[in-house]
Amino acid sequence: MKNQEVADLLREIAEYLEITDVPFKPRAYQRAALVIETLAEPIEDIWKAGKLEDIPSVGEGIAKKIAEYLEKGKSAYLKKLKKELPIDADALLSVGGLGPKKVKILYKTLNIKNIEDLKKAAEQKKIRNIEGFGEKTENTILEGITFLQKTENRISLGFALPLAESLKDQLLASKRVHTAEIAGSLRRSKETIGDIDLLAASDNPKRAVEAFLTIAAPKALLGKGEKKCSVILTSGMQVDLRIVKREEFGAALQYFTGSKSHNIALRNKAIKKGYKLNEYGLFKRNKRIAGGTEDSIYKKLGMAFIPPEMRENLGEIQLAEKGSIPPLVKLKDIKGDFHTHTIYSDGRASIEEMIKKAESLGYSFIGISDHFGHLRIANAMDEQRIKKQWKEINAVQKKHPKIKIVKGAEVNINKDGSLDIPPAVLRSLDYAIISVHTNFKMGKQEMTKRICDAMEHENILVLGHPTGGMIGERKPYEVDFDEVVLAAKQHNIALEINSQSKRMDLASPLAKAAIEQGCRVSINTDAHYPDSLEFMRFGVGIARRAWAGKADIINAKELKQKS
DNA sequence: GCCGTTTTCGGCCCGACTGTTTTCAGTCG
Ligand SMILES: Nc1nc2c(ncn2[C@H]2C[C@H](O)[C@@H](COP(=O)(O)OP(=O)(O)OP(=O)(O)O)O2)c(=O)[nH]1
Ligand SMILES: [Mg+2]
Ligand SMILES: [Mg+2]
Ligand SMILES: [Zn+2]
Repeated sequence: MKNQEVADLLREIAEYLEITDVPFKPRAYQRAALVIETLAEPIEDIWKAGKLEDIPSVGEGIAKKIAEYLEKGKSAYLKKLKKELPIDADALLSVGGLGPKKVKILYKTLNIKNIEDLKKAAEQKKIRNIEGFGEKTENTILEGITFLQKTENRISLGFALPLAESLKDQLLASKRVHTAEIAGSLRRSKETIGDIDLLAASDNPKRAVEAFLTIAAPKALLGKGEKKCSVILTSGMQVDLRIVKREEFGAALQYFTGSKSHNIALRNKAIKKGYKLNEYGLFKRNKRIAGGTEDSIYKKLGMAFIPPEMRENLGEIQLAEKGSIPPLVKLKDIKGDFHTHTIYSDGRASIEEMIKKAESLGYSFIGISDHFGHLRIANAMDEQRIKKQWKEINAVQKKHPKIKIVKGAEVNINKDGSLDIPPAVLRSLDYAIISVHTNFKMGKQEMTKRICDAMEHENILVLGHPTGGMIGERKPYEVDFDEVVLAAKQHNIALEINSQSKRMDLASPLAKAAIEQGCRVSINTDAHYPDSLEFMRFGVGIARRAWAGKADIINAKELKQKS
């Protein structure tokens, strides 16, 4: 899958165009890049099918560049741009405070081509003498260089959300704000998060900002005013706080939730209707006609309310205009969890501790799916141990009759597509989760065959963490996802949305594609501790981003009697 | 360079904060 590579190419082209003051084209390239990096289908396949121009925001010009890149592995157009402007645009632009205009001036006046040149010039105090620059700009640049490495680090929703909730709670507890909400990609439940965006309503923004700075105790202050404040925490995480009046809260929440492309599309709809939309409200001439709530804005634009998770400009605005936003699955719909571990393999809690937690969540069933087989690193069970586990499950079941405990196992898919479990044991389970834990580095075809062959076995309920990626640690393995979806459908196997913070696998683009193909999904936590069962909300967020309804999710319904 | 239930040409979201400016351009959300 070369989608990210192609998106990076288009972004780089956009950067050079922007620095050379070409109007509008940069945004066209950026829009195309954004769409392509969240596409479920491999761009190579779309190209081979001759369908590049079917991708929204890709037209003749960009399609040609993509085709050339996929064919030859390089782009003559980018090469030409780089020849005309021989600088490391990507690196220079990644310095905070440096944009295309400044980068151009630095190159024209001091021949600054890369970070090294930039650092040297700043240290020699040459930058402050350029017209339009000054001492402060020079210092900002030096500071920007020291913060460089941390910038592109996106972290998992599972790690960022608790942090954001804690900040929000402290802000509310300070009594310096009336209301506070988490906004941005966190509110949209995006699986990876660039920064924490907080919105607050207050009549005294100055005091609210002071309270925020006390709570955040940041290591760097990026900006501070009456309406917003941006900081970097000691952890390196950026936090943006936006403050508005109470009557503006809905409009501000709409703005700050994004996504950016959803906002732009919505604002264009407003323009077409003769209105203006910004973070303070929806305006007709200079009169505010909506803004107290998000709902009021969508309504006045002739749309149904759009759930935050859907706001990615992927057609949700058209659906909202038709009033056909689908009902999305909710956390409350979840009846149980099929993927959990106990001390019988690499979990850290007893069966009963996990069951008690599941009961407290109101579940009607819980599947215990400890590792089975030869997976040493996960302390996988052998036949003797799983039989002992079944006895214990039976005993715990008697003590906890209100929740149904199902006997599962997580089984490794061997390199050759066989399963690391004897057929007799597989048959005697209530269900199996199969997943790849070894030999990630295989060819795409080989991996596809491996997984599809594995799905031929009986008694498989779920394909676990279907892409094998670990956020910030390991890229997904190469696999033909369309084939996996087809095989899953054929064998009535659900694809997993694994809610572990490091995994978030499937992520929403693939989950959405799978559901569109009619494939069913199982949202699981893969909990190794009782409290980890609460990770379910992250998985539900991803499912909502995939436009999943209750009917698409196998654990959003009561257990069927096993046939 | 892309796009279109008023358009195949003429638009392309809108505002806060900063630094360097005597009135605003640049960068960022
Ligand atoms: N209208 C408009 N809104 C924007 C723009 N940039 C950002 N926003 C809004 C929508 C974003 O979701 C929100 C927060 O900005 P962020 O840069 O933090 O983006 P977001 O949180 O969506 O993604 P992230 O995970 O932080 O990279 O602000 C823009 O250029 N125009
Ligand atoms: Mg954000
Ligand atoms: Mg932000
Ligand atoms: Zn597991």
